[in-house]
Amino acid sequence: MPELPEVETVRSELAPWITGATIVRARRVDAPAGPKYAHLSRCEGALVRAVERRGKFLVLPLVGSVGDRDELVVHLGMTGVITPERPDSHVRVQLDLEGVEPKTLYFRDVRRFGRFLVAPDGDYSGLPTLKRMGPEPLGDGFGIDVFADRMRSRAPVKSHLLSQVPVAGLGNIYVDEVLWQVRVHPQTRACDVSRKKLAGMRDAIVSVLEAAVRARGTTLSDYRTVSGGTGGYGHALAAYGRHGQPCLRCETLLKRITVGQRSTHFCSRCQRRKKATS
DNA sequence: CTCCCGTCCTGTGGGC
DNA sequence: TGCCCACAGGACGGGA
Repeated sequence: MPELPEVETVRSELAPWITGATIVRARRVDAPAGPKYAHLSRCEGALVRAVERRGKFLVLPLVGSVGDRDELVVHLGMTGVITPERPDSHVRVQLDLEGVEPKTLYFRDVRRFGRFLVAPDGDYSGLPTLKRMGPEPLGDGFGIDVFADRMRSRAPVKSHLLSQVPVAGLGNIYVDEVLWQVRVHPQTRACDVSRKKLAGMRDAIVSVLEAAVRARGTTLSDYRTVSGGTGGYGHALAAYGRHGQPCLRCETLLKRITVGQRSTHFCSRCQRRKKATS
């Protein structure tokens, strides 16, 4: 569930804590060796130069590591939490730090969907989504021309937005919110959305994510900030989880369907499916 | 290459 | 009341 606003909140709390820290030891705990924890030992002895974010990935550039362009890449998956307080269970990684306080960082991940790995020389070959990721919605480079170009796909608009290719950072919750905002049916083919609608969609992506970042994200169940806090955007949700409740625009009861194996919430009156022509 | 679907994983909660 | 199973979902890889 952590999407851009949740990951950005974690990033902003993590940065002042561990920027400048040296990683003395990186230990896998109750987690199998494998691609999700690849090359973890390479970060031992390295200094954390910054805490950045690409979409839903945290990216920590390292210096003084085996390779000077190594990056520590973290994805919270569904249930990943980074905390200085030792969790009572489901710890996957323990980092021992030097030069900062507190000196220990824990990665807890109940469902094991998360990743915590080192990308040697910043090579994302084992991370295809990161490699193909679209522009940051809250940065420069998310213009309508780039967005429209990246939206050329015959896949349902919802599925395509979830692919991270048109824009970075959207997940199931905020995609439903954006599509409700701009009144686009989630099963419309991405390439069938008009340029005008795409312009509105681009603006809605920015405004929804900005508001959610301000609220420090949405907490549905597991998500917690580094300091243990919860996000406040849940009260602002107009579509996600509101099936059976009245649309905030037209009072029609919202529906829940499945699109691309994902639960999808929308208003069948406001969000009309574009009729196939032929 | 593109698109679709299965898989991973485990706690929760809804239904009987 | 208690048990069981379906569900939640991001990324990835395999198959068509």
